Order: sequence, then C-alpha cells, then structure tokens
Amino acid sequence: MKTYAIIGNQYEGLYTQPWSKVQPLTKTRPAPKFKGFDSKASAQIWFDQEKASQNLRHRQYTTVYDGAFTAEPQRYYIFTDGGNRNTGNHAGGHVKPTDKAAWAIAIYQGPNLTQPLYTDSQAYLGRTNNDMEVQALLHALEAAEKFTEPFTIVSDSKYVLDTVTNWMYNWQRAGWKKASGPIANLASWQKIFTLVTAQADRLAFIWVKGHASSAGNIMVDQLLNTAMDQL
RNA sequence: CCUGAAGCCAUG
DNA sequence: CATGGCTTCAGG
Repeated sequence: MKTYAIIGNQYEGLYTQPWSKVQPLTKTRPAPKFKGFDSKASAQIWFDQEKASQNLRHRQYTTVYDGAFTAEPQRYYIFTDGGNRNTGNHAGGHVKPTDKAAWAIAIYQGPNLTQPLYTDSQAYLGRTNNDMEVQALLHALEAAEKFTEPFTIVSDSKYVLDTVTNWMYNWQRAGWKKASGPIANLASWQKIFTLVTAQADRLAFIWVKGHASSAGNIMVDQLLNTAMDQL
C-alpha cells in the first residue's frame, strides 16, 4: 500500500491517505522530511532509521538575532569570541606570521547578565580567526569544569556551533574524517569532543548575531581586542 | 566546481 | 555607506 512518512514536525508519522491529503501536512515550519513508499513496511524502515539518526544527532542551538534572550537564574552563561587582524590582506594572501589574533571568554550567572564573574583572554601571532573562535570554546569548556551548575555557551560563530552540535559527531564516527579535505583545527576539536560528551547533560548552546546588542558578546569582543593591543 | 551560511579583516 | 579577500563548513 502506498505510504507516506513524515518526520520533523507536529504531523510526524506514517500516512496511507492519498498524497493530496498528506501534502498539506508537510507545509509547516520547521519543514519536515517526508518521502513516499510503495509499502508500509519500507516506509516504517525509513522512518525508524531517520528517527534513530535523529536521536544520535546531538543537541541543536537556539538562534538569537536581537542579542536578547531570557537567562535562567543560577545557570552560567559563557560568552566566547575570537578574531584576528589580517593586515594588508591581498588576493592569494594568507594569515601572516605577524598578524595578531586573540580569543576571549566572559562568564556570567543568570538571570542578570550584566557583570561577568570571570573573564579570560589570550593573544597570539599568526593564528586564524576561526582557530581563535575554537580556542575560545575550548577554554570555556575547561573553565566550566570548575563548577557544577548547568551552563550555556554563547557564540556568534556558526562554524563553531554547527561543529559542536553536529559535524564533530559525524567526523568522530568516521574516524575523524570529513566530506573532503583535512579537518581544520583537528586537535582542538578532539579535545572539545571529550569535554562536551562528558558535560553534555548540563550544557546548551546559543548563537547570537555578532555585534547586535548582546552585552556579553560586546564584552568578549572588547576583551580580545585589548588582548591584541597589548601583544 | 557551484550553491548556501556564519565569522574575521582590509580599503575608500 | 560600499567593495574585496580570508577562514571554515555542508550539500549538489
């Protein structure tokens, strides 16, 4: 019997009604995955496999475009940021050994994210911006080992957030290989994998738009810039 | 190779 | 405000 499977919205399940009845159930936000099958059995197999891989897929992050989110009381919020000054960039150019780079973190406790409890930063020469974003995450996770409260990592880097929440699990399952080319900043990601899997039960992630009125994001941006100034 | 996303810079 | 390059990734 012709069967349609829907996964990922409020209508998740198997349907044997005609497509004209099922199609409206797929037009939702967020968009679901859906597929048609010739038998209910094959639909069930696909559904179970998708569901299993969905369970294996790890936590997502919430996105915040206006910089404002409600902070839970007693929860810790660690803002992270990284940057470099790629002076005199030109076509075909790369990060020079003399380019300054830095990462910074700032730890707050909810619900009032006004005064950081702790800040840290470090400047280097000749490192990439993304390397610094990853370093910031790594140091945030290491700092979190010093307390036991639940905590949230706040970053403005999709590269960092997509990797901690999704890609690094795929890379790890594949023996630390990705679709094409070598994995950048591999050693850092392997350390982060260990730290995140150990603390997963009290860890969440938020993405904020860079420089968009988030006090914590602006704070770490200033911290890493003064770190570069002092280098 | 192309598409997409985010970040980081430089110059005017 | 605008143009242009580099760091990273996934998917087609």
